[in-house]
Amino acid sequence: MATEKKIDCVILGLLSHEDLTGYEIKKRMDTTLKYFWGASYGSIYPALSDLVGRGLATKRDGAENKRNKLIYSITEEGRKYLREWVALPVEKDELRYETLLKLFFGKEGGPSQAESHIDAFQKKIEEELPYLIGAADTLRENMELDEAHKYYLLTVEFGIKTYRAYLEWCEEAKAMLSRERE
Amino acid sequence: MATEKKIDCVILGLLSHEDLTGYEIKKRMDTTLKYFWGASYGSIYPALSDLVGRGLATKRDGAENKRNKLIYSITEEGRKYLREWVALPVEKDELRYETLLKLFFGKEGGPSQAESHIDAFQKKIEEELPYLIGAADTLRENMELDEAHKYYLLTVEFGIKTYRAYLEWCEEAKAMLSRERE
DNA sequence: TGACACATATATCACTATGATATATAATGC
DNA sequence: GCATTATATATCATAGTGATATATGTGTCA
Repeated sequence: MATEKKIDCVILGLLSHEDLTGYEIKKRMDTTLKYFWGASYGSIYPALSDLVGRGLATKRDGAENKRNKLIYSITEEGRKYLREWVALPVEKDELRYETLLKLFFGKEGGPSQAESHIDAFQKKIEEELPYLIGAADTLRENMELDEAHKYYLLTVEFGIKTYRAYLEWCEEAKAMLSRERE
Repeated sequence: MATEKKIDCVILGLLSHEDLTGYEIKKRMDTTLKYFWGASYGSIYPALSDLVGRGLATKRDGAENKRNKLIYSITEEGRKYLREWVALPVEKDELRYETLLKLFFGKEGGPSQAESHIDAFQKKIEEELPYLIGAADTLRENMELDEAHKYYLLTVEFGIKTYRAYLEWCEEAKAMLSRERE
C-alpha cells in the first residue's frame, strides 16, 4: 500500500464528496485543486476505468441526456482505500517553478530579461490572488454547511499566505536587480 | 524551439557554469536546485548522450583516475540554445504538495491526523530553512566573485520568503484546527 | 432558423520524467 | 584488513503530460 498512484487518490478524494464524470473531475483539478495539484485527461480517464475494475468506484450511465456521459461513484472499498492513504505520511512535496529556473540561469539573459520574467510571474499571481481571497470568504461564510469546508479553507489560506509572500519577493527582487544595474 | 525538454535546459544551464559529470549534475539537483527543480538519473544520463549527439555538449574521459568518469562540457551551440530558452516566456510554474492534497481531504482522517501532517511539514521546513539562510549569507558575502551569484541569491531569497510564510501558516492552521476541535 | 462559437464529454497516444535497481570502483573509518 | 559510504554510469517499468481526435449540447445574434 506504499506505492499508490496519486491520480487514484485524488479521484477517490473528489468522488468521496460527490458523484462526478471524468470531465467534471478535470474541471475540479483546473479550478479548486490547481493551486497545489494537477491532472490531465490522459491520466483521469484510464484511472477511472481502472478504479472500477478494482472495485473502488462504480460507473453508471447518465442517461438523462443524449451525451455519452458516464457518472462515477466511490464504493465502500474505495472509501477505505482513501482513508488509508490519507493516514499515511506524506511522501513528497514538490515545487517546480520554471520562473525560478530561468532566474537561476539569469546571467545568460541579463538583469532586464530577469526582471521581465519576474513581472510576468507577479502579474499571474496578482490575477489569481483575488480568486483565492474570494474562495476563503465564501468558505468562512459557509463553515457549518459541510465539515469538509474547514479543510478546504486551510489549503486556500496556504495559497493566500504564499501568494502574498511571492508578491513581496517580486518587489524586492526587482529592486535588487535595478540597484545592481546602476 | 517551443517544446524544449526541460532536462536539456537545466543540464545546459549547469554546464554553462562548469564542466560536470552526470553524477555531479545529480548532486547539484539534489542540493542547490532542489528547492525549485528536480531531476533523476533516469533523465540525466540519456539527456547527456542526446546533447552530445546534437552537438550541444561534448564528452571527454576523466582519465585521471580509474573510475568510469565522463566529464561533459557545453559547446557554443549549447550556449546559444540555452540563451534562447532563457529568453522565452515561462510556460509553467507548478506546485505539487501532497501535504495540501491530504489536508484537502482531511475530513477522512479528522483534525488530529490533519494536525500531524502539518507538524511533519513544519518540521521539514524548519530543518531546511537554516541551509537557505546560510546559502544567502555566503552568496551576499561573495557577490562580486561571480556575476551569477546575484541570480542565485534571488532564488534563495524566494525560498526563504516562502518558507517563512509556510511556517506562519503552519501555526495558524494548527490553531484553527484545535479551536474547531473544542 | 440557420450558422457559428463555445462548453461538455470521452478517449487515445507519443513522449517526458520518475524511482528503483543493477553494477562497479574509490575513499573513509575503525 | 574489512565494512561502510561515496562516487559513478546505466537501464527499465511505470506514471503522468499535453496534444489531438471525435462528437454532441447550448447560447446567441443576425
